[in-house]
Amino acid sequence: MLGSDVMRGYNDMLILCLLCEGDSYGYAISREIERRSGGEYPIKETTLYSAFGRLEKQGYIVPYQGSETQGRPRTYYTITDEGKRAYAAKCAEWRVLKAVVDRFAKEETKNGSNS
Amino acid sequence: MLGSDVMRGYNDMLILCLLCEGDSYGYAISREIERRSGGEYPIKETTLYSAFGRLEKQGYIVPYQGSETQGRPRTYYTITDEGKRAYAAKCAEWRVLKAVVDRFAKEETKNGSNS
DNA sequence: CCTTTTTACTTCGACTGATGGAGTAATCAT
DNA sequence: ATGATTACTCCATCAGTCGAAGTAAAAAGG
Repeated sequence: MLGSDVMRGYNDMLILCLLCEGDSYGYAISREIERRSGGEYPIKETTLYSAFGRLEKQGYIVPYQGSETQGRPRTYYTITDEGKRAYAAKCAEWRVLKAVVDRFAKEETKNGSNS
Repeated sequence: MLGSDVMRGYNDMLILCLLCEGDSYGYAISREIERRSGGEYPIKETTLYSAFGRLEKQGYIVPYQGSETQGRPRTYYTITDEGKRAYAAKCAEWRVLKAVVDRFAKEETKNGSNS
């Protein structure tokens, strides 16, 4: 299970990623993040909705009211071109981060190698 | 250049990693992190020293006064067994994080593929 | 029809860790 | 003696996450 400190800085990327695949709304995104992370990262609702506010303020996503529903009306979000660029930048930064942190991570201990 | 949000949660791991390789002190660790990250992550002094306080409080490292110096006396740190375990746990978490975030990251755009 | 469940989102106050800025302290080079 | 470099400390602030609680609308069930 992933702690929030390590995911911090990537919540925005996860959301933008899913919105690149099509418009969606909070509850569905929350479920999809949990599903796609294999249950390793059940994003908190407050984290998610505060991220929406941030992304909207930055012009990365735009909200609209959905009509169909199975409960309270949904607020859907569309990713903007600027949002797509921000997503690509985040992905590039992620590649750099992986390379850097890997230099400080030891290899996984393998069973059967010795001892 | 890596932002602090993405490194947050890994500062402790970087420090523990370097201390696994031998005792060291703030200034040297700071330089080594910058060097080993290829300049991508120049850790801030305040970030570093506040991390030392955290790690010490958690029993992961213990300080002692060094004798040799080329300036103000150094505070060296030794990693404890508990610190080594914490480092191993952090590395394991890092592997999980990589797998999870990769599921939300698009591939690097390759030149020459088409258009 | 009234209650409960599920869907869906909001608000609030607290906490952690990173930050900029300033300051302190000791040694070394000039 | 003066300044540069090494080495660390303190403080106030900020962003992002979190727990807890609450609101709102539609569906499900008796």
